[in-house]
Amino acid sequence: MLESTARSTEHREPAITRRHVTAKPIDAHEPWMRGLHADTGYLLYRLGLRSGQLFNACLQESGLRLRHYAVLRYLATTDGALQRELSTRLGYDPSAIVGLVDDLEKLGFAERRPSPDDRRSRIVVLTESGSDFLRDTDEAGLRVTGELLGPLDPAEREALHALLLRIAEDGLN
Amino acid sequence: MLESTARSTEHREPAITRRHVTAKPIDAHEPWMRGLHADTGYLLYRLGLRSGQLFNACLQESGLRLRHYAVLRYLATTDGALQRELSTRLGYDPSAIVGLVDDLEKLGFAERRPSPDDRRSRIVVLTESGSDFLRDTDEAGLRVTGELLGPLDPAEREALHALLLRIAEDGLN
DNA sequence: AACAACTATTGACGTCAACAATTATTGCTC
DNA sequence: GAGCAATAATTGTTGACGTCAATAGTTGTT
Repeated sequence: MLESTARSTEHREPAITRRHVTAKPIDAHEPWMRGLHADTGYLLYRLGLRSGQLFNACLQESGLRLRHYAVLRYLATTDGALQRELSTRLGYDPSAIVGLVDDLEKLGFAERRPSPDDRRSRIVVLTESGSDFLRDTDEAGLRVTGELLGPLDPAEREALHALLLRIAEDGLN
Repeated sequence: MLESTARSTEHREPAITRRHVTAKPIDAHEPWMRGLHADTGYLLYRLGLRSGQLFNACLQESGLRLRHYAVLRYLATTDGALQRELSTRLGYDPSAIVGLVDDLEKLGFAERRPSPDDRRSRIVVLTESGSDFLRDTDEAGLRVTGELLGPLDPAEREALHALLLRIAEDGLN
């Protein structure tokens, strides 16, 4: 149990009991929301789920899912990547990459090419139609994001994006 | 994700022989990262996954997961809720609520009580030990959030939280 | 030549979320 | 007041997903 709450001394915070989160200038309009979404981490989790669902729903008509889209976008940035690279960079298991690239190849969006210097590796490249698809769905992606970030004005969206990017810099990937 | 540092079996010796692997620290300002995380929705998705994993890892020792924690926190705010209410408010399927409340009941953190006015409904209430557990894990949750939001200073965290809350208000939930 | 490490791949196992179907109960309606 | 749609909780199923183990082919080392 957590009774021994891992009292590991964190390098920050002078360990004064300020657990009951001090003044919250956040105006949660509904009472239950204050309690539920008081924690930013949990908020991120919930919003991430919702965002993923929206994206998946948007990609559904094309037969792909968010993970395929991630692979495509990565390929678009590097123009040729080893599967191992996709695995480490995107955070998916190598076995997952196999299926994803299979699907993309089946749709003609990507190709596996033999590596000239190492016959173990396969270089995955984005095809023309894959690039077209990416361009087409980019608009849909923006639409989804717009829907998600509905109540925010452009400046706020920019600020949010910057903040999230700062976090992503740190630990993600 | 993130290779997960195979902590299960010891026979996986960490070989440090790097070949042409680009194992340098990832910087969000690299072009591929810009391409990948250019979309706020996708960024939210990735960060949400990471946040959920951190929370789950933190709760793991207590046998609970993030969803259980969400139920507990909601119960703490309303002091008695129908399962249907938990479903709609937390966004989980009614069938999921069943298992979650089962687990919480098994641990003594919550109780199902018959509703006096509607024999179909069950009122789920937080028990004393459930309340204690919440108080104990609150600190751990803040620690996780702190870790997640590492590169942000307090003002920025506050701003991020406010922005996310605005989004959460809007959509489902 | 023998051996360790690496890449891609397959398969097994457990988890989790979304959907359909079932049971018990309620409220409406004719 | 008997039938009937709607609702609350539950069960079962299916598909996606992550993790791990194992294998075949390949590379570099000694």
